[in-house]
Amino acid sequence: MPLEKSRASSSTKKRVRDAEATKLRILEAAKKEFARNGLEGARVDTIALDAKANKRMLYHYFKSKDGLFRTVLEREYLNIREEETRLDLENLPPRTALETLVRFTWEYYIANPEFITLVNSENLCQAAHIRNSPTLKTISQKFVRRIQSLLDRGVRENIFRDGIDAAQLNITIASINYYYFTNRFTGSVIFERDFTAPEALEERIAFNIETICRLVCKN
Amino acid sequence: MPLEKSRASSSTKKRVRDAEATKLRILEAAKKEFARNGLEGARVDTIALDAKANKRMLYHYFKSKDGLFRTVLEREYLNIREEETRLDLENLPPRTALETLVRFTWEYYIANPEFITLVNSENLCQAAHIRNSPTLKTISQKFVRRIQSLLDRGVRENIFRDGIDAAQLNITIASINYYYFTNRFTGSVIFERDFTAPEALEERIAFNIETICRLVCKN
DNA sequence: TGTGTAAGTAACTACATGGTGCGTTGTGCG
DNA sequence: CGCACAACGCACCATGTAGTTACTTACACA
Repeated sequence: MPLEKSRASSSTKKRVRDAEATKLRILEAAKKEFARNGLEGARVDTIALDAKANKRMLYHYFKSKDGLFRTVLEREYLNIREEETRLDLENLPPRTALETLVRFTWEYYIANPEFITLVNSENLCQAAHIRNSPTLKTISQKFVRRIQSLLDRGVRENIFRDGIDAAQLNITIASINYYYFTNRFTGSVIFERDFTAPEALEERIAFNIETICRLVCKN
Repeated sequence: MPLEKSRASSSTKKRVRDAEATKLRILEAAKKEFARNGLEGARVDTIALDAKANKRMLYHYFKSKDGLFRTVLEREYLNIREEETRLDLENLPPRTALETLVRFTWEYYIANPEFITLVNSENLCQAAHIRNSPTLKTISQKFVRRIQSLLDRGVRENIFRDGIDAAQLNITIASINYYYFTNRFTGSVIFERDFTAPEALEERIAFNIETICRLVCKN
């Protein structure tokens, strides 16, 4: 946020003009619109309208539709990694830490359904927006290292199997949770059940925790 | 195909007009275009051009862009289920059958990368095109029943654990394979490896088979 | 209190889009 | 043969699209 300025409390004085607030409103509206309709399906006019901002401001702050998408996506990645960091896996017993991680992923997708659709859009265009993002690479490295050290700790304590690759495990944890949500509409047709019904959700998260524990834990 | 007609061998006489062939060319071009750019990103002009057909024919045969997408998608679902049926899982030992199924799913996604993107598009619009497809429901039921009977057989032979739900297992098998491919672009950035390198593919399919066997098999 | 600068607006443009009206031509069949 | 109909082609339309031009207005700071 290079434009950040020192400024008196916003409650004491009503601001008609507020660059930061406008930017945030645009980003929130963009997140919704991009998530709902995809990158190509999203309409900049809709975003501007929903953000109660002029379309010109959108181009002023983010250069282009793609620039806006890039910013939205990067913020979303930062957000999930940040929340993940707060899990404090380091101070939990390995098996509990693993379960916590799986459950966190699951609950994050429920609480942030936009994340999945945004990532899908980014993959449709072959990661064109984040391909060269050093920020993303840095936080991702940190993330993989954390899981690797959890695995190592579990092996030392003779609870986890040896030789499991942290990246593969991460991918698997993400996949069994992610797929269920991203394909919940075709899934509900194919399997003739409501994927978002509370019982269905309960059953699935239990199944997923079982899957990961059987993969990683001894016995 | 209600317009199917009896007709002499196409090799004996050059046909300038061939409705079936034109339809197929349109469907193939549409599959490519929809898979590459998504439903909203796809251009009907591009499809017509690539199919070497006039745009008018596209609307004549498929009514609308959405009608075309629906047809493409339904054909893709029929195709994967048909190939799956040919696996002859019934006559393999349970564990081999399970591994065969996982490997088939994996290889199908490699050979038919369009399938994944088309399904993603359909989920972006909340399965609007296939929601009321009785064909799809019928073949899906058959598919789930086949897996359930494989599970039952494995339990009877004391090789599989009891109480595993066929739908959950199906979802998990699909997810660990599907996710890897659909998110290979962002994945390659995040994990700093080429997801499509031969060694990476080898490693992943081995990991996936291990995951499923550990989930389903005893010991 | 005046002023430079950044926030904000409205009306526009150039063009691409999905979809059609209507005319032409090849062909299977009586 | 000749005719009815299906396959096909061209030119067009109304609308929606990302992006821009030229302008006004609020506010921080001197």
